[in-house]
Amino acid sequence: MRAGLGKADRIKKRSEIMRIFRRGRSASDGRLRLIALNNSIDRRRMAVVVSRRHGNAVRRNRIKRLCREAFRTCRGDLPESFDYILKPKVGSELNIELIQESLRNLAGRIIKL
RNA sequence: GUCGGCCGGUGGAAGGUCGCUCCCUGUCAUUUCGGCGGGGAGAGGAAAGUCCGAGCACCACUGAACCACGGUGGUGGGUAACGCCCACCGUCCUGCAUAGCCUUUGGCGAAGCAGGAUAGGGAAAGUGCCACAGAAAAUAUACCGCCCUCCGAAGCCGGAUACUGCGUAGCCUCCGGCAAAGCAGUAUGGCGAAGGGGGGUAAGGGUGAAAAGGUGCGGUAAGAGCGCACCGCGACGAUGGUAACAUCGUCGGCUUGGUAAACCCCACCGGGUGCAAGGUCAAGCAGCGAUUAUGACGCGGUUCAGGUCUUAUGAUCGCGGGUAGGCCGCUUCCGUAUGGAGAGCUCGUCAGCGAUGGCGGGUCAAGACAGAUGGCCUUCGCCCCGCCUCCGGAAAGUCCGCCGGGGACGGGGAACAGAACUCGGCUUACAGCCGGUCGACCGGG
RNA sequence: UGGGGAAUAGUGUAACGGUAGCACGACUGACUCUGAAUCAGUUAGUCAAGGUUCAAAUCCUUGUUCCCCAA
Repeated sequence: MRAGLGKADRIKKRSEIMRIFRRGRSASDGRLRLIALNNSIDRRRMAVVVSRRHGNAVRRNRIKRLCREAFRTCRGDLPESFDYILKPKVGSELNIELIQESLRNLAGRIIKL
């Protein structure tokens, strides 16, 4: 499964995101906080939340792109039928490999709960 | 050549692969959404700040004007418009620098030249403020000072008179007395330091950011635009210029300091809110109406059936407003189309000092909505560092080394910053490179 | 995204354009055997840059940071 990350794979509605924040389970490490919730469709959907404290618009866009790319490339390793929200922490070093590693670890911890 | 200021330009390029958003299109499925393919397009000079000006939308008022509030402010032009831009004018600053002046290794410096800054209407319409210091901070005043005049203790002066004292020539009656001269004092008189009264003056004094036109000569009791010359100011006139304004001449003697980014006055401009504007479709809940079913109260003498009115509940249908949510606005517009329109972009040309405009050709160019334009890699170009090497120069017996230029290898770096309704500006941020201009320093001819 | 407001010692707040105060705090000293309280003294500030003005915390312009409103 090497397909892309289209509109159907992203969480678009505000109400859905608020539901995930309220009901979802979360886990975090030094650089990332992951919130996940079971959904009823056979997809792994995702969203990225980047606060203003990360910097100006260029820096925030850069973080979102890195997170999306990391999610796209390691999506097969994550549990199916879940919605994920990625929330990077302020001031942490980010690149693709680090985000992928954090994603795998945090998803495993969430599933064990 | 180096460094710095200002202005303008540029804001890496090509490719591979995996992805993202939109448009067109083929096919599959299909009420839609969509899956798999093909083609095309996809961030900036500031997209930023949201400081101005517009378009567009809704609301309010429906003429104009006035009032209130806010904004702008030299002149002319450009523009759809502007608080923007261009040119010019005035003022100020810096540098150079001539005439000239001075206390002459030097300093000051009118005119002039070059560069830069400029929110720059009105201060004789009115009000306010100008701390401290200072006599006085704005209808001038009069502290010190200068001058005139009056009084004036001490003192000085001169001569006349009067008186008193001393006093000598001389006279007598020579103990003694008288006494012209002369001397001294007092009174009347004059001058008059200190001080006081009245007046003139604003040259000088210290203070302050700022001191009542400036400098010089004359003038005067002392002074003063009191008079004169030059400069400054104001009024009038002439000339040049579209105008701001400039130059010249005549007159006024000159009374009016600064502050309007203090209130204010004058002229001009402005209705308000903003795409989360606004429009449209519309679940659910609530409401209303119709039909129908059931129940209850009442009605026509009683009972039953039926009818009717009111009411409750359920079902179905419909209605308007409209929440969640979707769509449009929204990617240049109109039109089926040839095409037309557009403050659109771009190239050329013409007009203009320039901003800009005319004409002609080409072109239509991102459109997301938890928010696309990205990840990894390769090559080239740019900059810096290290090392190796080549050429030239100075020097030298030679090498190392020094200066300038070129090449190869390795390592590192590349700013500020991301469209969100759309335009025109302004402001702010910005590595490196290129060009222009100005200044300082160094080197060569 | 659009609109509105604020910034003064470490903290909370005052101040006509004319010497930046007040309270709490911190520090030092005195008092005490020691501490607290009290007394005396010290410290430290106008968000940044530029302009207007003789003079700016105050007026004007630009920027920075923070807060509030509208979903």
